[in-house]
Amino acid sequence: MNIGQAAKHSGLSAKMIRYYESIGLLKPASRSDSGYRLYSNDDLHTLAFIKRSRDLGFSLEEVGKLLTLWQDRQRASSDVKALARQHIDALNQKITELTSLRDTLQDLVENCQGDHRPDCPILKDLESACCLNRAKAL
Amino acid sequence: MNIGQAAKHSGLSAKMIRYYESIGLLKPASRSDSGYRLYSNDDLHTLAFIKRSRDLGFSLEEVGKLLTLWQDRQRASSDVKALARQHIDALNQKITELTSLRDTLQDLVENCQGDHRPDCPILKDLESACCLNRAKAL
DNA sequence: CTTGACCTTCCCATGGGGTCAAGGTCGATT
DNA sequence: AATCGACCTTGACCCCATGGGAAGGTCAAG
Repeated sequence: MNIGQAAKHSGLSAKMIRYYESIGLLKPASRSDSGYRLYSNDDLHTLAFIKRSRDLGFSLEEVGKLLTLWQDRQRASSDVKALARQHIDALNQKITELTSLRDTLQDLVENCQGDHRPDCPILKDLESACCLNRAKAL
Repeated sequence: MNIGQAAKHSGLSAKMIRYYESIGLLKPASRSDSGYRLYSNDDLHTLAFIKRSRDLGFSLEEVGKLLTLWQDRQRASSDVKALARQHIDALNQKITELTSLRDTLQDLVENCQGDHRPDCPILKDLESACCLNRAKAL
């Protein structure tokens, strides 16, 4: 199976598959006589694993670790759990930050009349460097 | 005032100030005889505006629009409000996505024993391309 | 034989910065 | 006057993860 088919089946782009190979996330694919990359069903399985991990928000570095754990029959599930927990923590932090930003903006929007008069509390807030106690999130 | 001082007062880095100038977000600063950038109190005000907008999560492109609106005395506050609303929507979408990912991972972690036996539902889930109905978030 | 779909490698771009290098300028001390 | 350290200048390259596109090779169908 050529890279285009592998891409379709895995949900990754051909570009990404080549990139993953180039950074060592994937072992170099076998090649046809003419130099085309060839993918087996096992390879497809690995590609799907990567796709799924990426969809769950793991970085490529984390995906690499997960792949190693996946391929290691002696892996301790606690390792995987730790990696997942770490990722959950990062997600939670991001969620907290974004929520705080949203709430601040929401406050500002609610105090903005939104008509055609130029008096706008949103700009007023952005303008006032003195009142940074509203949104310390970042 | 030189760029270092301006950076300290605004909370931006000198590097970022130069970058903002290079992409046209800021008007070119005036220069001393020796070529150093010079910043007035008005400039500081603008830098603080940018810092605050970035802290609220606006992209540089959005910051540019906000700056224009800020400097336009005839601006309609509805324009600003629309921009803020749009940003709130984007934040909400991101929050929803991240929350969904976190919940999926949380489920997986809760079903993982985390001991030293290699049987791990997290890897099982990542492995199974057939069961993509768990986390469709991305 | 030609067409068009596919493949290859290579380079460039994104955003929002960080880091480092080579050199110019400044104020203060020796 | 010389020197030192702190500051400034531009420029280049790094990160992540990916998209876009150029220039050229390969393949199967018409």
